[in-house]
Amino acid sequence: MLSERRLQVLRAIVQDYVGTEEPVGSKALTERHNLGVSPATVRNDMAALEDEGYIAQPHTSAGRIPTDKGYRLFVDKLAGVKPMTAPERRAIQNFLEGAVDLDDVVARTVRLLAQLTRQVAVVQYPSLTRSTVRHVELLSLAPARVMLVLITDTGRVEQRVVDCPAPFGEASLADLRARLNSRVANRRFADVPSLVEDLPEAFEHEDRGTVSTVLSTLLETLVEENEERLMIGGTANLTRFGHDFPLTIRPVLEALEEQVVLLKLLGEAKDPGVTVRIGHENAHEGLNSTSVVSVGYGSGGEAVAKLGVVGPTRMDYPGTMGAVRAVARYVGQILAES
Amino acid sequence: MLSERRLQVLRAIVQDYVGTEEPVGSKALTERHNLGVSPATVRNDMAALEDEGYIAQPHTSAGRIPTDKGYRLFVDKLAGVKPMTAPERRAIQNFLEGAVDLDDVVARTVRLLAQLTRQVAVVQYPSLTRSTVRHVELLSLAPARVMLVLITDTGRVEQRVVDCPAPFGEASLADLRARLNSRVANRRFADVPSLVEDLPEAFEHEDRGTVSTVLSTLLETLVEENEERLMIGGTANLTRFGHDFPLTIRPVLEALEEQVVLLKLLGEAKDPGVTVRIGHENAHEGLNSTSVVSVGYGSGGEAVAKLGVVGPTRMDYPGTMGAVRAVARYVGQILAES
DNA sequence: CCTGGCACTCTGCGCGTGCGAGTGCCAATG
DNA sequence: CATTGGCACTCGCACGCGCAGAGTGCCAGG
Repeated sequence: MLSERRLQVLRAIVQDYVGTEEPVGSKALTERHNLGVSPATVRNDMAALEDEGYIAQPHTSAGRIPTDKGYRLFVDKLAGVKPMTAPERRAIQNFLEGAVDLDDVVARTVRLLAQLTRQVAVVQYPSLTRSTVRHVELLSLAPARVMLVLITDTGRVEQRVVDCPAPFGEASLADLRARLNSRVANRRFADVPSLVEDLPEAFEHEDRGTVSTVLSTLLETLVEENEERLMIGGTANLTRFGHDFPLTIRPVLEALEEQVVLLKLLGEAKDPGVTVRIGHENAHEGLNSTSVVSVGYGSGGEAVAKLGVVGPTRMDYPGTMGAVRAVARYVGQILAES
Repeated sequence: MLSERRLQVLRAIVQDYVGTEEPVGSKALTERHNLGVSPATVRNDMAALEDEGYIAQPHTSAGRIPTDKGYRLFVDKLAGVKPMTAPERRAIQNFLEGAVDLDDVVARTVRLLAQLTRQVAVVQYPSLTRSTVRHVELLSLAPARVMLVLITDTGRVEQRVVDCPAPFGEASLADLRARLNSRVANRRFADVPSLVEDLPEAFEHEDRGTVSTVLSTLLETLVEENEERLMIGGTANLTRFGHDFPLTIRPVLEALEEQVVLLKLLGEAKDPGVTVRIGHENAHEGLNSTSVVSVGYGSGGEAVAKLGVVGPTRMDYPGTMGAVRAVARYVGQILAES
């Protein structure tokens, strides 16, 4: 186990490096933080920390920089989450409250996160799976063509056009609409399949095929998790930390465009609180030199989607975690209200 | 007026520079293109072209590179639009046909454009203004709360929650829904205001306030052009031409995040065909070293939105213009079908 | 009007050098 | 035994230099 002072040294190294973006040496450390010991002592501690793999030197005889393992220790033991100040919280709330619809909420959230953290923000649209159905609407586009519109409690709207095997009258359509809504309104998606299972039986034989088709389209829409979309913003911030690693910005941009990758990334974080994945802890190769700070958010107590930021491993973890947590909290509130 | 040969020299310079990304000298020119004259002659022509402002040298005694004015001349007079090959066209069509809804169409279009041109793709969602109404749906969320869902012929769905001044019964709601649809279905947005003007008069006095509120929300939704959204993709391609100008990638990313800027940019192009804006022709400063190739697309004959790409001024104009035009054409087809 | 020749001007690159920051080790000290 | 001051050592980096190469402008001759 590392001594208390060595942990302090590690903390100091992380903080300084995050601030200056330059390898930090023993002398500078003792000057900036009053550790009460001489540079030589710090050097010994640094050697020990390096042996343990918490820090490394870019080249022989240069300052030290934290390794992924070092950041991990820092995040887990040495740093808390820095809460937002009251004015900041008010600003967040004000900014989000101006949103007119779900798209706008997500867009504003992205902008906000990117601005607060000065990093790349990623916000997942509220997922369908844990939501409840607010309403199902059926519209007749043509005799054998129906548009299915699904409205969820998070304000999301999904629509599909269904080609029916046989013409379907207005009366039948109204009947189906009524029956469908009385069964599934305010029900959780997960419960819907069993609730509509026997619906076709209530209809005339000639309409059963169409009813089944509509129902299966509905179920498809419900489970279509890969349809989960997300919005990203603040990519210009990549250039801020890119000047050190101009090479790495490319794969990061590529990874960010692969929505599948990002969704998996966010999905992996099961922790109920703020999750931090540092450097090589990210499965995707392009993100090996970045850290991802994410957290779930939701309209009620339950998380229905994730949001977070992607930045250099050298980031202000306490501040970023605080911002992410605060934004998630307020977005949840906004969603609950609407 | 420039002689025929000088134009050829300019064309050769543009083509070589686009290919090699390096300033091109007189000797290399005569070797790669058989102009039938000696380097010295070409030098004289180059001097003339430089006097006219079509080309410039980065530093004294280096090769020449085209200026914005040079590219302009190239695009206007020297180069045509390079049509896509048949296999390419098939690939485009196949790729777009798999789309399930409007979001998917736009997302696929962005991906496609970015891949084809290896540049940043921008696709504007079909605008509401020129569309027609397919259906208006009203749902009662609470006694004094109505959700308004607007479905357009381009497959776009807009929804708004309306807080009513007074409780509104199911019967009145159904009445309003029916009257509204019979008046506005398949009508152009522009015509809607006058069509619904006198609708409140058909209702009981107590409901008129609510009807008016719903209608004004509908009209708001219709004209809300600033709500126009767009999707971008292929930003990773910025790094390809960024290594020359690592400084310029930042403002470009910033400009791309400002949706307002991009919308204005696309909106400015009034030409019915493919529009090219080169370098400083772009009003936005961050895009001064980029060119924007854009074109309108639409489900019918009319353009309802724009799409295009943003790339370095040093780009393959004929190829890019061909790709943009082809994609726009096929997207239009897909939209018309759905 | 075209062409070959010539002197000139840059940029980029490889190389050697000096400087400075930072390290590791060691012996001395409380 | 942890801490400290001292000291030699190691690199990376910025700087200056010279050189080659590519490209130009200009001029005189066809």
